[in-house]
Amino acid sequence: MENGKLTEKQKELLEAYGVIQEQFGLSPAAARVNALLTVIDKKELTFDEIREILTLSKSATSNAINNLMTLNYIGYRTKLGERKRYFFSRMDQWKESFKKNMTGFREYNKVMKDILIERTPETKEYNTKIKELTEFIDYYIEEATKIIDDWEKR
Amino acid sequence: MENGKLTEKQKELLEAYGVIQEQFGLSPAAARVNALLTVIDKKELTFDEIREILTLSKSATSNAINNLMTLNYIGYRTKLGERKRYFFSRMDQWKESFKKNMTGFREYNKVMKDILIERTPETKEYNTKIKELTEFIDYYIEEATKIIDDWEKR
DNA sequence: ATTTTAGTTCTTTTGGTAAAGAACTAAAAA
DNA sequence: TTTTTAGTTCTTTACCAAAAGAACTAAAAT
Repeated sequence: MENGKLTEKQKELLEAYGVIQEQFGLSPAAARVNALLTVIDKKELTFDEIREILTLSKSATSNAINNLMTLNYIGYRTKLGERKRYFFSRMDQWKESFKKNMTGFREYNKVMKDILIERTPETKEYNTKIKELTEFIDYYIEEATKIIDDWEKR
Repeated sequence: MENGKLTEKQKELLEAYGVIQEQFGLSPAAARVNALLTVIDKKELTFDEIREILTLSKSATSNAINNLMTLNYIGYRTKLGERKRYFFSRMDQWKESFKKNMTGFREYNKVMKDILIERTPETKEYNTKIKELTEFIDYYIEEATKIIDDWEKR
């Protein structure tokens, strides 16, 4: 499969992975670009190859690529004497994703704790549940961070 | 604060928590309803109280409530001789949220593994990275599940 | 029996985002 | 110097989801 075409199976995987990426908040175009770069049997693709395979407009391609670049989901390399950029999916950014996830939890918990502070002491049972939740999240953040660290220095 | 009105601080927390909930995929209205039920100093609120405090239309209120009910984010109780329902935020559904999160990871990994199977063996370095990622996710699912179990039977 | 309550369901409107298309730009090639 | 390449940026269009509003419904109260 050294040409640019995709097999049926690859197309299927491209769509499946694309949908998953959309659920992670990417636009359809960005999701497909990242999926394409993950699925295709090439080290990297140019702007126009991406454009053609996905039949996207130049602007959609450009914006999708730039989004993915800012998120660090993709990168590019250049070739001496060529102006084109060769894009590839960064498979090593998932550490950051997991850490960002933890940040999300932290923010969630900050608000939860503030809510608890403001609540009337009268709704005791309910407050206890909130307290328990914040404690669990603190615990989860700590333990999850540990397991990630353990994996990294394994 | 036994009346229905919110303090400034509560309004602030309502908005802040609402935004977080939106990021978790809820519509603005549903996010605010759940935030309101979390922030307010009452055990529960009726349809019309929610409606009035959030100045939502009946349909928006109805749909938001029903969404939150299906997701099990809120519940309601009834009072003898009354037709109204009294809604409250379920603070005990987070276990399910975490488990759903794991399901998401599992699905992600399923696709990733399929992609790896389909890939040409030529891009060895890249394939190794994918493999590592899937292994990490399997590991993370397992360890995170343990974390949750440990907390539950603590 | 009819009116009110407590919503639900249907239809329309609004608002926002993604993608297309076209115009533009800067560097390199011819 | 003009043309081509490799995109970017701006404007317009298309679509979709959320909310509003209005019509409807079923139970309860009067």
